Amino acid sequence: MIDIHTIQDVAKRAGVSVATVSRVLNKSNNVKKSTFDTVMEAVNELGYTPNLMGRNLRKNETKEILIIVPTIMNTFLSKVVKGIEDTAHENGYSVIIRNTYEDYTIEQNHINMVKNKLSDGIIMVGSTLSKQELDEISAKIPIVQCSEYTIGANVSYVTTDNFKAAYDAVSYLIAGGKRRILHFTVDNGFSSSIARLEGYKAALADNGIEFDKNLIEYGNYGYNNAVSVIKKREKTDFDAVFAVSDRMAAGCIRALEDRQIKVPDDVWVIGFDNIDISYILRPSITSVAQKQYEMGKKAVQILLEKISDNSINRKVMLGYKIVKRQSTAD
Amino acid sequence: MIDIHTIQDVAKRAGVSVATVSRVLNKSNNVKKSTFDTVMEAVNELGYTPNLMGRNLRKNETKEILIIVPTIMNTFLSKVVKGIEDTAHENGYSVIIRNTYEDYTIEQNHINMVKNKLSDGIIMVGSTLSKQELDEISAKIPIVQCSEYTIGANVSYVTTDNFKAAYDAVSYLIAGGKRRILHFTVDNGFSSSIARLEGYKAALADNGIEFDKNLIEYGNYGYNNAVSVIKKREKTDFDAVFAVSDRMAAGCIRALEDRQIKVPDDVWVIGFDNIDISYILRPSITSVAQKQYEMGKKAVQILLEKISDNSINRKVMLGYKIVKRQSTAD
DNA sequence: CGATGTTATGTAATCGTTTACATTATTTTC
DNA sequence: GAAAATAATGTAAACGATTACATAACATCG
Repeated sequence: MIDIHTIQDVAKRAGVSVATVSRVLNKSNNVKKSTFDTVMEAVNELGYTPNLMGRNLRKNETKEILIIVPTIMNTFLSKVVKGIEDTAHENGYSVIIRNTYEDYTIEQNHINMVKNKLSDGIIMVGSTLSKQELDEISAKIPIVQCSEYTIGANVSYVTTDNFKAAYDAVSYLIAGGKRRILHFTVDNGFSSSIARLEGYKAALADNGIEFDKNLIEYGNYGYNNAVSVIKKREKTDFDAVFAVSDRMAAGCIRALEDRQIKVPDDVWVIGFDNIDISYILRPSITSVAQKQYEMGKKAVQILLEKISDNSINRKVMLGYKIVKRQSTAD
Repeated sequence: MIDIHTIQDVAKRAGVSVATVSRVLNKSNNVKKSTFDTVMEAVNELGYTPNLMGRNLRKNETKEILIIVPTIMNTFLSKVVKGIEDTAHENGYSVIIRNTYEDYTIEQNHINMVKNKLSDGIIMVGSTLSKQELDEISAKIPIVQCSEYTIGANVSYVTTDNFKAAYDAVSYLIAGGKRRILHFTVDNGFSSSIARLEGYKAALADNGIEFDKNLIEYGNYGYNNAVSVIKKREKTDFDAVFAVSDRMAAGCIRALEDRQIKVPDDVWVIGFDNIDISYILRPSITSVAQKQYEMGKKAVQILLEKISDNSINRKVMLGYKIVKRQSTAD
């Protein structure tokens, strides 16, 4: 730590006051060219870099945005994060990421970073908090939900129009002549699951197909779980599957294969998120692609607005695209 | 921001001095039970949480560990990160993650977080910095390299014994009767690539097989790239492949399939990292599994030691395990 | 009961910045 | 060339915590 200097050291070396050094560093206009140069020389010679604890304390801002995610092991997220980072940097903000592993206490701790003045605002992907808690927190600190949001809460969010995406995905299956469409989802109460189920139902209804609750199957988002759920399922009385994740779609295809059912010849399968396995696997998997980069970008824009005025709340739904591959023979 | 309070507010409300509040908050022993209670009551009523900028500035420590990664979109990393987080938390530290996207300037900025007193030390996975730069930085701030390290630099690291792992993987192929083993690697000068190539060569030599430089093929770590590289390769004069990533192994298998070459009947394939696609794909892929969680854990242990005495440097190599699957018919 | 030791609290300096305000240097104006 | 206006710099007070030191309250002891 020998050569970590303070603004005092720079001031002394440049033969000016700390105020002048500060003005130079903050590009204040009222400083003579020659003193500017002297100060910068001292800064460079010492390799001085300001102590942000001091600065942030004084300025009462950190120029940091916190991203809270359940886990970074989520291929879907990486592009969202990139969108957040790029947009944040453009606006002079840094970004830090923290995992919750869906643990309530960990999530609370992360949120406290803003109360503790270590960060100016939060972009949160999924949350274990209740509507009430979220309302309360959002009233106090700038927070934007991303991808998943808490239904009914008075909190800004940006997400995909999951209802419409599901509606289109299922309509596409129906257009392919499918009538018995299994909806493979997760019973977690997430906004996305709920909206997709609704979209599924609406598409059926609009095409005169009666909803059959036996055609709803539940798993978690994982691959192995999907394999075993579909293997265990009593009847294979469906001609298409609409899964809420690509991993689930992949597991489903594997399980069907084991049961001598061919995809897409016998059953069409469509997944969600368009992650890498959807094009790596054979058959490759038709999937609903979300606009992840744009989602991250939008989240930052909303957050920055909230950082300057936290009373503003915005709710944004983004588009999507169905990427057709082998699992639906079109 | 209405009800974000300072220690002053708590002191006033509890009718004591700020020093006493601070003592309560820091569990100093010299405080009467009754005042302790009064203060805590005030803390709770106000929902007070300390301003860490103030605290950190005064204490000159942050209790934060920074993880710098090329990108979080790396399935290999997630378990490393979990290991880091768990161990950090056990020791009263928080963890924040930042991406570099292998951009030199971004990396520099991240490293400055420690100089800027926003973090106490760094765990770095991969780096674009030169040996000299790294030496210089490591002399000043606590830093541990994880997974990849810079050869010859005087910097602590923890990694897998890639030489031995490669040696074992190739020996396993040889034991399966294979003699013409393609080494599918990345020409990036990373410590892992170099060690694995050396291990490959050593295994050949120890089994009396002459090294043939035409059996080295280069790609990047990705899937699509691997497919096209192997498709374009003139000769398929090999009976086994040792790839330095599972994605490369997967791409290789797909390309061979397209050329009517069967895995594992004609060619055995072994990958590295044991990521999810290695068991999701058919044929499933034999892969070298690293001890990621332990790697993260060890990295924190070394880092904490360095935070208290930065002159200590430790270099640790961890074990691994070959997970056998369908791509090598054993 | 007064001296002494111990425990509990308060006062004020400090961490490294920024910035309002005061002051000095320089330029403009007549 | 003096007065007025402007530009450049310095001084010192914040920001919100911790903590060395001073002091007050209480207990112990002969």
